[in-house]
Amino acid sequence: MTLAPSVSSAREPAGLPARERILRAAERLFYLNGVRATGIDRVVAAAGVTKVTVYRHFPSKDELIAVYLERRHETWIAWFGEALANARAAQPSAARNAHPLDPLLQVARDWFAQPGFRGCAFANAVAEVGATVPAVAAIAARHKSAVRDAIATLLPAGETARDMAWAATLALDGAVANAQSGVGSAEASLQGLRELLEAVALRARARRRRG
Amino acid sequence: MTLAPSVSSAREPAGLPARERILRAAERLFYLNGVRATGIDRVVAAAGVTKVTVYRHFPSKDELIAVYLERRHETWIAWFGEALANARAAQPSAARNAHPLDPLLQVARDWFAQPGFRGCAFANAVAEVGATVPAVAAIAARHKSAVRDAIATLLPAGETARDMAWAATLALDGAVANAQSGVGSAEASLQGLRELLEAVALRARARRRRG
DNA sequence: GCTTAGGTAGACAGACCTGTCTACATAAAG
DNA sequence: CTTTATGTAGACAGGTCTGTCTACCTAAGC
Repeated sequence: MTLAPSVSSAREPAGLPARERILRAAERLFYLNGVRATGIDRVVAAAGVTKVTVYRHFPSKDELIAVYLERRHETWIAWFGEALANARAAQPSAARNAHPLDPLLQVARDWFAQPGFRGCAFANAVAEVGATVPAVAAIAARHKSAVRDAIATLLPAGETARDMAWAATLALDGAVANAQSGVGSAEASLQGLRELLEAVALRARARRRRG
Repeated sequence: MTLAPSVSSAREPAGLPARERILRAAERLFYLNGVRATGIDRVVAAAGVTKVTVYRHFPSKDELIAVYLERRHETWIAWFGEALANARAAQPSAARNAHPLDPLLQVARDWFAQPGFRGCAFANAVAEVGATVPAVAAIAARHKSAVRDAIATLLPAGETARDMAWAATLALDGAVANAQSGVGSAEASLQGLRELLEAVALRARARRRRG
């Protein structure tokens, strides 16, 4: 079995407290190489601390994974919400073909283009550890729900807004998974996502017209 | 780190040749617990052979993983194509609300309900080993392309059929990922998938009408 | 000044990983 | 009958994994 490929062996700056360095190193390595594929020793090396220090701050690796996901959830959702708001603000509302979910497409494009993009951290964690770490499944569910809520802010409040936001969340998930596995597929994923989002938005408009 | 949870320690029947038993055991364990999380020793035990026998048939674990994915791809696509065809044949074509992608929704429902469902084997493998095993990414791409082709058989051949099938593929991926991670989410995933598929189908009909 | 928290270094236990080794058994094919 | 393929059993090497251990250091708070 091929092991430990692109380890990204950078070190966290020494000025920060140890716990923060550990978490930053874990965030980078866990996301890039997977929570299971990344050993504690690698986190130790990247954080520039010792193993004792890690285990003084976190009782187990599972706990470290849980805290990593918690932080990732908060920072990612904050970024996502802001990016959506910015994209919507920049959207020329009079533009032809403008639909309420278009900002989501732009944000997805930005996300996929980020260096070191490797898909959804939560979906990856679930795929890696499955149901063996209950905390992982729990936070993944919470995360997905928060994504839906963020997307819902793009939509006019109404009876079907929740369903539409949920559908858009699934569409995003599919595009993310595809962009992750992909051979030259970032653009293709975005194309498919656009098709889905436009279709959903059009259908919603038709529904509203019918009343 | 919690290890080896639901190992499903059944044994393959002794009547079959060793290579077949190995592959069947690998198929079950790799899918259920992940390709990385499953050690060769576990495959050995489940297949009822010895390690020497495994390594006489497969030069390395990576190779075994590749063959596993190859087989899974073939059997899964065969099942999928047939299930789609059956669902379409059973579809009362005069039914109200019938749209060409509806069989896909039914097949997804069946798939999610299968015992031991744990998402898309290829997406999971990519999430686990990432780019470290190039064969994994390659076959995952091939698989996704085959899924799109199978879905395209539901659609009237036309200019946009390929795009629609691709969009439906992404929608399915999203629903699968969600059903996998999910706390009581199989039904919610299907609901979202239905919303997406209906929207895509409606838009296609509108396009056709416009000519 | 003394205690306590947080840090360092590195060895260690016990487990699991992949892959190889020796040595023997069986059965079909030439 | 002999070769070759395929199987068995189990030890082994060398590595990685999580988590614990001893022993020492430093700086802030009381």
